[in-house]
Amino acid sequence: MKYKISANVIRRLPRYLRRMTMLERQEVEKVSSTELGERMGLTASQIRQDFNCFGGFGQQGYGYNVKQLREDIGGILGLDRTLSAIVIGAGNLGRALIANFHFSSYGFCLEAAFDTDPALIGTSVNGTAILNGASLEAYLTENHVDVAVLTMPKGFAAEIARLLVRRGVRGIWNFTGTDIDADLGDTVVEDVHLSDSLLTLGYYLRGVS
Amino acid sequence: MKYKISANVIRRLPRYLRRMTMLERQEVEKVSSTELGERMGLTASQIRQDFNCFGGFGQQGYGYNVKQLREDIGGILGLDRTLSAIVIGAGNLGRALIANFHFSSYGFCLEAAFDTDPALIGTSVNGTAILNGASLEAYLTENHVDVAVLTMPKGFAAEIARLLVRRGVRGIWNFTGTDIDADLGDTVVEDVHLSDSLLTLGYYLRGVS
DNA sequence: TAGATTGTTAATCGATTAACAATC
DNA sequence: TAGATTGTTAATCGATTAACAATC
Repeated sequence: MKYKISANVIRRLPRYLRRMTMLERQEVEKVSSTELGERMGLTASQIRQDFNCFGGFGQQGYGYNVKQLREDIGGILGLDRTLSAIVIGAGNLGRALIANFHFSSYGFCLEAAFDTDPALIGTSVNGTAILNGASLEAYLTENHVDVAVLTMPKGFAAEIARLLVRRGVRGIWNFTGTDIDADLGDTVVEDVHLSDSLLTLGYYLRGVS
Repeated sequence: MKYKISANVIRRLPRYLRRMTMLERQEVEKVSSTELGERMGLTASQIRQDFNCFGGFGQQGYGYNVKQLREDIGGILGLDRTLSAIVIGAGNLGRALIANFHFSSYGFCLEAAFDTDPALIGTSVNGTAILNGASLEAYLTENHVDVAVLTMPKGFAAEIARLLVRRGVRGIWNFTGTDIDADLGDTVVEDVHLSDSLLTLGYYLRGVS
């Protein structure tokens, strides 16, 4: 990794990984940049350029070995170095993630969830305990947490974010739909703006109609 | 709208809309491209270029009127032309969207949800009825549906997508995490790949550590 | 009018695509 | 070896940034 990789390339890596996993499941052994490009709607050139940001994984005259490529891309994304995660807010969305999202497939270990609803505290979802939200700060002082998943109501986002940053949480996966304005130091925030996604869909639909 | 607007610009529109809504709530009356750029991490030039794709909403020497600009951007996104939507799959994720996502704020009317779980069929969430999944096709022949939200297990994605396309559903908001390979005609698919988002976050976190 | 800030054209920068020599 | 396909350099294209005249 000679220099800074552009965000465009980084955001394509998970797509490549997904496609490789799919091809592997179909027991495809090798793939050329041309084939891959056709399947993914990219040019062969772009694919080769992307991979060469990281040193090139192919073999001239042959193409790319699917299994090898999946492992290489997984390595770049760091799937082998597990990060710890907690979910804050165990409402429908939080529970949907806990129950259905395969954190472990993406290099994360989901350690606990937090909520303030007495009916939820003490229960567990899919093996993940729901702890009392009031104990969050204490938990963070005793346990190392890399990433917090924010699935509680947006009104608490700023306050919780400050707490997380103060306690050394380095990543925030933000589902609240608000931008977090708090001073984040070098904590990284990844926003999931569902409304942006739906509005974009709506734009294209209305444009056609 | 003289020519085709680039996807980059379109994807920034919802962000502008959000920022305008926020400023309006703060009772800010006008904003210049410079101020807006600072708040949003964009250059003033880019903002003016973006808006001028649609004809320019500002006033020289003054800036942009917040309320007016929000309305104009909402107009471009077509918030005034309501589209009908259904949710397919009323598990945690589906119910999270039904209960917490403000479809109406984004120009959508959520008409119904579908599931195959007998314990859910006949119940309703937040005023939205959960209907029998088996009746989906019949429903689609009798009701005009613009957008289907896919929140059921990914195994059904391809089959349901074909049904939707066949019955004239023009937009699919896909939460299943699989790419839909079916022949989609001119049905528009917007994928919400949560794993891509988390993998990207992980990449940046691991790079720093 | 003078000051501010847009709308818009021109310049720059970066990302994508094309081309081809290297090599399996 | 001949064919295929990569890695990599060069060309193109598009998006962002800078500059400034128009104008409120």
